[in-house]
Amino acid sequence: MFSKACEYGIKASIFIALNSYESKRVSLKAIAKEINSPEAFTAKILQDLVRNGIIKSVKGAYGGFEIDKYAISSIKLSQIVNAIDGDNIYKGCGLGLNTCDENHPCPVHDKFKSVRDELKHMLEHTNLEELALDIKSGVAFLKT
Amino acid sequence: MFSKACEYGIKASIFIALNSYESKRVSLKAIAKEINSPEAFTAKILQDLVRNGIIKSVKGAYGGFEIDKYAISSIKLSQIVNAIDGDNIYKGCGLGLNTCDENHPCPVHDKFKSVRDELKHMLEHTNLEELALDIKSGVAFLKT
DNA sequence: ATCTATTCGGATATTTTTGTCCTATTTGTT
DNA sequence: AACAAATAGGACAAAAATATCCGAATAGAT
Repeated sequence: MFSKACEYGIKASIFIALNSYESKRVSLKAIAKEINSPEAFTAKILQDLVRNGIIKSVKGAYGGFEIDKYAISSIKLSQIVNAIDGDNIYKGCGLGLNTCDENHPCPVHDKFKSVRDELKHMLEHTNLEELALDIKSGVAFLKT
Repeated sequence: MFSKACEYGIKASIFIALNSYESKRVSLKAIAKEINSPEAFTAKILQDLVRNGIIKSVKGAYGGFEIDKYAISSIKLSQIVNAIDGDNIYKGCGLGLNTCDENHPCPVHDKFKSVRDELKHMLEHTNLEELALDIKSGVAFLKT
């Protein structure tokens, strides 16, 4: 569904959010360990998220990654996915046609419509806070 | 959403079905042209579908690909997707966890559940015939 | 029998995604 | 000022997906 990069990006964002609630910055190393991802690759993805203004980074000693505590609940999953994978997942044609819309649909266009709309709606209405709270309360997990 | 291979596989199957209704075999060349796909790559995918018993091939002059006319309505999209991409799309975890289920869910498990279930349902309840008829009647298209 | 049109299948090439390595830069601490 | 702990970013490597090439096998037509 999502690229590996996107999976890592989402998980990393959740972990950063979790710590930002307690005003703790987290290092790349800690993130990679927590979400079970390759460190250097994760670094690239985090850079991407920083460039997109979704997370913030602080260089140097005692540096790391963080998210503005008061922004966490307004960051939508769709923003993260969009920053990393683009919008193809809920905009592109299911069969890869260049132009696929109501007027010139691919054979599965209508069938896919509801699935993609639901996905889009879910991504646009799920925020980082909800996800972080599920980790905090122990009902959801970031690895294994 | 799907791999390129899977997109080609679905489109090719539809085109073959369409012709099989008129008892016409179609060649690899004709298929690739019709669905706008690279010929040799498409050949590999068709071989895959043949091995999975979804389509049939006939070698030699006047050979080509076909689908048993009376099987077309019973071939589900899920069979094609499964043969090419496997079942990861509606079985695997949205965030790539090795184990992700009700007891040990990833943070987006519940949110994804309905999307994946709807996708699964759609794939398992959409058959080749419906799709082929939409092409035949001109309401849907295989390229551009 | 030979020719031709076709799929089959192995080897290879290209592109994209994923992953690694190393150096530069920044910033707090001593 | 020097050191240590971080992120930034460029170059490279490996793996996977996508794509190409070519000879072998098959089967109908002449």
